[in-house]
Amino acid sequence: MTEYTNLEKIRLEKLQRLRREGIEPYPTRAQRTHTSLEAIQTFERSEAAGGADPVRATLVGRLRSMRPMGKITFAHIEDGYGRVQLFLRQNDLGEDQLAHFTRDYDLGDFVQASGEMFRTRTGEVTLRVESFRLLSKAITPLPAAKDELVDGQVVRHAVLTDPESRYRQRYADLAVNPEVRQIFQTRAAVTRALRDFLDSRGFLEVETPILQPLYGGAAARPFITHHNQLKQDLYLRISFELYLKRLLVGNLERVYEIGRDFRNEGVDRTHNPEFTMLEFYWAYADYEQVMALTEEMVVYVADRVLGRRILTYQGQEIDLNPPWRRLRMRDGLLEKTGIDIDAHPTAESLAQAMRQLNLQVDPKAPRGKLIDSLVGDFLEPTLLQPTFIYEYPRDITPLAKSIPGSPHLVERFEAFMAGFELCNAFTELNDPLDQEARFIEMGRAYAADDEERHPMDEDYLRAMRYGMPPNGGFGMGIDRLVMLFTDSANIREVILFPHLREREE
RNA sequence: GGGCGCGUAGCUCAAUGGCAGAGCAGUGGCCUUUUAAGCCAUUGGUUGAAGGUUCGAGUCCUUCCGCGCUCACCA
Repeated sequence: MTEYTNLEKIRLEKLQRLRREGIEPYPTRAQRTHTSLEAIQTFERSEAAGGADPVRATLVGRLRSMRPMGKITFAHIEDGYGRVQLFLRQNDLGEDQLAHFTRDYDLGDFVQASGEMFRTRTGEVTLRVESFRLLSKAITPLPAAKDELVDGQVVRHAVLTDPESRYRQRYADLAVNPEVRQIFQTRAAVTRALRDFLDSRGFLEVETPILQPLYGGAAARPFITHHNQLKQDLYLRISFELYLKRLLVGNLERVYEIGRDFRNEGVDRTHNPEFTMLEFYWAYADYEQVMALTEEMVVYVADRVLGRRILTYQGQEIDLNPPWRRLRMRDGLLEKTGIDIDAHPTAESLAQAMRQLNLQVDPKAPRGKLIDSLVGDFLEPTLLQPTFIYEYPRDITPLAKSIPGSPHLVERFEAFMAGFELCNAFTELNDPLDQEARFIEMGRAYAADDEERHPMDEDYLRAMRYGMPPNGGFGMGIDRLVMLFTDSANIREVILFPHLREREE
């Protein structure tokens, strides 16, 4: 049983009264001739042309302000394109209708109003209302706010700022905070630009299974679910990689997918349990070509979405203009830690060098994991400007191709900026025998019950045995790119309904 | 999971251990060109939950719930 607040009870009483008076508070249909923006622009054009033709309009939107002043009332309605002012006058509407509006309508209600556009004395383009009707009654009031003049400065009192309320009731957040709506418009523009970029370069957008009998393509714990009829456990994918590369075997030369990945890991300001990934695979290319395409793609998106290549992220300027800095992992670590990883070919030797720097070292960690932790601790946080770190240890990268002549290194890069990882790419391993050996290697490096180990994917190996063209592959977290483009400190700001712990009501 | 912090009216926030308050919103008035107007009056609370200390708890203690930051974890 719904518990109503006092404010809601008052609105419910209004709603009941309207019904008794024969006014349907939730009518089935609405009419509209212009959006708020179109009405204002149409009027301004007419005005510029001499104003001979009156602009008549029927507008819809949510009632966001109301200023009753005796026999006239000003109000603003807001639709998806902005706000427009309504002017209601007793002379035009009659006493009863005006009283009906000011008494029975509440902030938050959706209304429809018809009349003629004009400009008020203070210069605002406004609809002079001749008739209006209710489109949808709001029972729960939206958070209220007010601009106040203090010492000549407009102080905007916060509307809805509590992060928990904003995320749990994103609808209210969106309704009252236009900058939140803007984030998701930017987000859509980013994915649109990415698709345009890849489409124009001959990449085919595909969709591969989210429910997978085996997970793979990344090192992460999966979510497990179950198919009842098949009596089979299934995993929510942690990456698209192994399916997309199967498509290269099928002679689809350039493929990409934008979709959701699921990882059963910790949640923090750059990690959500489900997040949006872009992966592409490009036959006959290597990771250096992918690197060049990455710069080109990110700059293309910035040009399209923001119209500029220098971003401000959390007070830091980030210059996306290519070429981005290229830093061999070995050189970067040598500079930041003084440790030359090439001088430590074994985990034991590297661990000892790390202990000399007073670092905590997991005694069971393989060499690649130790290197990865050095990168995470010493390199990643310092990389504010876009930087490609390249040449990764082979043992943490089981799907990448070795560098010719350097059996312990693979052709892999990650791009970092603003102190976090943006994307990850490599020249993909296409040698089925090497791939099988890598799976076995990984199986040894991780305990059998470690869900992060890469399971042996026999079907993937079979696909590869049919012959996979040499190719370069790429993966990027879209949420993080959107964070950069919207100057958002937390991934939850760019996900409409981020995961929060369930709360008993 | 550890550490630190927060949770008070619909929203944003106050309140030395001593009468739970303000602004906005709401409600009732006045007001025919306002700018989330102005003026007058006024309603609204299980202070996240449960226990404890105390003459007295929003405040101190314990446990629990939720959120934030952070560390750990994590491609």
